[in-house]
Amino acid sequence: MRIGEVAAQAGVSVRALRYYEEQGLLAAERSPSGQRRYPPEAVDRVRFIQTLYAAGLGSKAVLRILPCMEHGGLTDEMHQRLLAERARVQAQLDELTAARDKLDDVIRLGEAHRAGRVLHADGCASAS
Amino acid sequence: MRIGEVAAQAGVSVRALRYYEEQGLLAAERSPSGQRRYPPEAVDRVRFIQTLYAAGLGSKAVLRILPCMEHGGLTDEMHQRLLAERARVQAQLDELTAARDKLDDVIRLGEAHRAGRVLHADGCASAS
DNA sequence: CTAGGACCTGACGTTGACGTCAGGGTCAAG
DNA sequence: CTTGACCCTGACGTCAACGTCAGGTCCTAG
Repeated sequence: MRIGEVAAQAGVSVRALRYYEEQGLLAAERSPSGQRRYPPEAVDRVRFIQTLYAAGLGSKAVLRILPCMEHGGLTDEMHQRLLAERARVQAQLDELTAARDKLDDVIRLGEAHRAGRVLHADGCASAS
Repeated sequence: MRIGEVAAQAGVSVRALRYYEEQGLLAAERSPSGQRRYPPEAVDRVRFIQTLYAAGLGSKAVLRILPCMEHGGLTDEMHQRLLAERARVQAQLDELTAARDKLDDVIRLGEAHRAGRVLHADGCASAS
């Protein structure tokens, strides 16, 4: 596949794919004329990269994790890294959940207020 | 309170507080000599700002949400914004959860492999 | 009165994940 | 053979949330 096709199927920009290559995340064969040629699995790989990026991992972290996908075998070090990254993701999840709950509090308070300005709970951090 | 005290109690840098003021997120009185004076509630406000930032909201989004905390009253527009931001946070949560689960898959596959290289499941996106 | 912390205002530096523009090959179709 | 879509390599631009440095002020303790 050529770069435009991969980009389209993976839902990213062509620039992003070249950037991934630059970062060592995505290798590509070259046609005699110098154009990149990707195997079909590249699409899945790109999607996975996107998932990791979406999880807040930097390209170095992704770079450290990707080799784990290549084959089934994990070194001790890889295993540790995976666990560490998982912990990071989980921590982010916790923070996000807390934020969502806080937003819910604000929303509920607002709705209660509109419904008849009756409830005056303590969910809102510090009322004057 | 002076800026250093607020920063210490809220666990952020002095620079961050000045930045928040610059962005209109955190107002401050001024002493005659020009030094910022904060009311005690500022600490909570800063913590809330941090929570929203941690939730991946940009400063403009935070700026749109903060007025909702001031009083109990929400305009229709504020309510809509809150719901929209909540949706965004929830979407991020879903992505993060997916990422974590994928990491778990990789970890589990690796552990199984090490335990006796028996299982060869399909969780690993495209094995060569 | 003097030392040294804490504070002030600019203003430039940083990092990540690309966007975008310039200038120029490549390739299948008509 | 030429057009137009696609590709290439630099290389600079961007945006957010601050970090950091420079040069100067304030203020409290000894």
